[in-house]
Amino acid sequence: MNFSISEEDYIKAIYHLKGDKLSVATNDLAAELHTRPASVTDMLKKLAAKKLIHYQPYKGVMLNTEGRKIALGIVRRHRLWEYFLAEKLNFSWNEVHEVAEQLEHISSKKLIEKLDEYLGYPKFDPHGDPIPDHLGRMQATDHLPLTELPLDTPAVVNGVSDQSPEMLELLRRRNIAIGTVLEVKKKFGFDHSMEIKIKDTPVFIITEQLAQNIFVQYES
Amino acid sequence: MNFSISEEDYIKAIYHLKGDKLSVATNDLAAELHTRPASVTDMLKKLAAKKLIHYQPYKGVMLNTEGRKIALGIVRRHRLWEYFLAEKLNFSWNEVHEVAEQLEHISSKKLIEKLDEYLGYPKFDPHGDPIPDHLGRMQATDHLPLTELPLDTPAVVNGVSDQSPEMLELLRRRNIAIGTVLEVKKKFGFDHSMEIKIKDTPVFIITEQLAQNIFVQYES
DNA sequence: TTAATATTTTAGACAAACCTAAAAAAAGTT
DNA sequence: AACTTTTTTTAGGTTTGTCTAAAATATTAA
Repeated sequence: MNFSISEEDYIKAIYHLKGDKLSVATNDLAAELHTRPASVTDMLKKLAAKKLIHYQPYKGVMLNTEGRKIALGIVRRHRLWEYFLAEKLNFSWNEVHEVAEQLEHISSKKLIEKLDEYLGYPKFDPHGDPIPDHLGRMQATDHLPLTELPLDTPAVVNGVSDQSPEMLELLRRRNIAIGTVLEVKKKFGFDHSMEIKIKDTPVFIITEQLAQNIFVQYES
Repeated sequence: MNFSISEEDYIKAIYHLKGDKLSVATNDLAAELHTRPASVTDMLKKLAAKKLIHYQPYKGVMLNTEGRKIALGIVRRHRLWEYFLAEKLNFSWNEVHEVAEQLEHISSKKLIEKLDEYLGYPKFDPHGDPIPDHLGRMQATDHLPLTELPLDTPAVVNGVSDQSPEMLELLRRRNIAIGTVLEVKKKFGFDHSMEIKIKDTPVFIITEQLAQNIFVQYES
């Protein structure tokens, strides 16, 4: 089976919005895809007819096994291309997402397998997100939000949840990237902002909002 | 200006079918694009409205300066991707075309410039066709059809005009590739087939039809 | 130069993916 | 529980790119 770009965009959006919720709301999909709720309903009916989702009117939507398989394929293509763009073409990590959005829709199986081989079967993309292998399996990651890291405990940045150019720009300015080792020196109760220390550089302050979107793991 | 995949396919087809003819016929476009003449007429009106072609009803179509610029951009993307697939991902030259048909529609200017740089600014794709540079300029090639090569004169294969998998398969079987040195030993008047000799291998026969689609240059 | 044939265009439809406005259902509030 | 607000769906349109069938134009042949 082959899917249109729109169908793939919906499947991917359902996959991403699902998280650990029970199901995804029509309105949330509309917001994510910059479209209208009525359009989402139309497409959900189509995807249900193709047996890729479990959909009951007014009750939200979730992927079924087949849909999840498709979603993982799209995610795999997206993240492999991101890796290619960053690693081979020297795109900076805040530029890769947009181009990968287009490349991910190219469906040649052979292309993706050859690309994967060429890249050396990478396990993570430039944002720290795991890349599904050709069977849809991916490395488990323990993503601790920076907000929950105890004080004075060195940890390694291993992911960011939001990939908007604005946020990635902000991280770049603070010299925070995947692999950066940092620790939290102080938390301010008033606005929940926190003081961050990166080795050999002066401390600086980040907002709670930013901290929530940075994931770390303890140094091993 | 940004163009749809369909629009780009039409522009590319007009570019390729034009050759040294005065204009391109509606029927020929329909055949090339696997669509119907009526659909072609519709699209020609649209492209004319966008000022990319010169089109007069019943009189055929040609690209104007702007259209030719767009076409060269598409050809550039196509051939760069072909080069990438063959050179980096180890696709064989008869597999690259189909995938490049999809990749060529990804429009990021930055992607193509970075790719070009990464590949080392190649001048020819795996089929021997010249790759336009970022200004649309390409290396002049003297493409002598094999049918016009004099007897017993060594020459280098520098291109093929038809890129159907069938033909490329045939060439592969005959060990003919870009760069192969060969000479014509004999021409048979009856069916215009010809006897070909590649150094250190036995002579073999090829049809006139195949010979017309193989281009060579004299050894330098 | 008229008739036959081939090519091209027009007219009217259709599917995919979107839209707005209104109706229906669910959730939240008093 | 009844009312209000929010969410979601339905109904009916629009645009893009396609189609078939019929009409118009151009080309070829007698």
